Amino acid sequence: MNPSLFLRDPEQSELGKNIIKHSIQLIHDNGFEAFTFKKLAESIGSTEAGVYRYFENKHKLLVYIISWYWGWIQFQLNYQTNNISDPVIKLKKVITLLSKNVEDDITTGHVDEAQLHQILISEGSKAFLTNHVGKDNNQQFFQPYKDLCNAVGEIILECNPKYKYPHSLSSTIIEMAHLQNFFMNHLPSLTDFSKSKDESEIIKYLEELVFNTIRD
Amino acid sequence: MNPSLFLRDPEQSELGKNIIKHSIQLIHDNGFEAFTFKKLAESIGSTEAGVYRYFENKHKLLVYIISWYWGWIQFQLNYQTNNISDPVIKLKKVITLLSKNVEDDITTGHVDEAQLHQILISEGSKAFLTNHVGKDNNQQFFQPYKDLCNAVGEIILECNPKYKYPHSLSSTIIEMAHLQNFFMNHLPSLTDFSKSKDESEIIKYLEELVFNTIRD
DNA sequence: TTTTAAATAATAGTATTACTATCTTAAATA
DNA sequence: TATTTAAGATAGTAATACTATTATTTAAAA
Repeated sequence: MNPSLFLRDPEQSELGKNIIKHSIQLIHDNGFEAFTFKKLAESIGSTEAGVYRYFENKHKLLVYIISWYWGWIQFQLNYQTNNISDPVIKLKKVITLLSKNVEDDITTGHVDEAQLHQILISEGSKAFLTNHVGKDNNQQFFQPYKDLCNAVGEIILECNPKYKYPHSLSSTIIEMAHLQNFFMNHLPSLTDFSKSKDESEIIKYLEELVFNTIRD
Repeated sequence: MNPSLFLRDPEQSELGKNIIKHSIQLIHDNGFEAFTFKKLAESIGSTEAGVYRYFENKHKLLVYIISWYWGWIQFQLNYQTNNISDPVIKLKKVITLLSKNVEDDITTGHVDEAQLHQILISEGSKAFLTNHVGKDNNQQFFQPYKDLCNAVGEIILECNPKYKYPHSLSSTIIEMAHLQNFFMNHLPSLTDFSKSKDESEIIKYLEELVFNTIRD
């Protein structure tokens, strides 16, 4: 994790882990706009000043948990594709990994990945859609996202080395896996999945989109 | 315009038009987070209470100007495609209309469409990425966006009546036209257009994506 | 074991934000 | 001319996003 995201490493103390755990819970339940350090402190049983010792502001906390999520996805990606040689199967795995609703990974005690996935769908783009995106980017706040995008771009090039837009297609897959999920559940007429409300429909849509565009 | 978006119709008075004009300017210059009714009132030379007589809160004002934009785009779309019979050319026009940076339309005195287009790129998704998206949708706040999505979906079906995901592809085009533009300018490694920083590259990318996926 | 340093809790305070309320004046309308 | 309506001026409140200070606990170093 990028140390400029925090003042004190939340992984290194109980209070820190509680901050992460309850942040995820509260942002998941009420959205990022309604989330405040005061409510967070109350939920933990600590104080506002206590939270500020770990994170400068709530935006950096959001970027932190989002970076954590992309790091975890990157790990899942490496793990699930590491023994696969066929890049087409690899790319299908990627699409599924990004689109499917996640189950909580019990090996990470203080992080609920299922809730994190929901946060990414609803709040993920707020991490970079700010006036200070340039400064944040200079401080490498989005490195895990960019690494993932590069990794997926590599797989796309393995499928078709001549394809001209591997990074754009990669960011399209990542963003659309989330946005079509959001639309399906909240603005269904912007999708074709309103009846089933099933992520496997999103996977089919994205697979068709991706493999038709990268074939020769 | 949906009258539940405002308390008093801003089109019907000088103050109202000034609210719209200066909102667009301020949101464009400083982003939606930094935008407050107090700053807006100061910029107009009116008072905070004066602005509140037109809009309940800044979120509804954002949804208002975004709806205005989609209405204007819909008009441009109808105007530009009305005498074209070939749906493929129509769809190309749509992709260009959505992707190309807009010039100010002087016929609309108090609205700077070029700035509005930039606002859509950076702030557009914040209109619906909220906890109250369901309530807002029940009040038809997103109707102009949904109408546009439907219209584009119709053109997609004209190109290929058997294509299974016209609405999802339509929302993908609309969102990606904006997001790839944002990435190109602020997080270039998420795209393949970082060198040219030219929207016509985005158009080529989207055309390839769209026409490869809808062909039989 | 004692000293010392670091982390946390408790409390207070500030500027700004997002409103609501009221009162007066100016202008349009009946 | 009387009356409604919009706008301006001013005040006030609860919540937010912080900063600062002090006291207390905990843990590491001497």
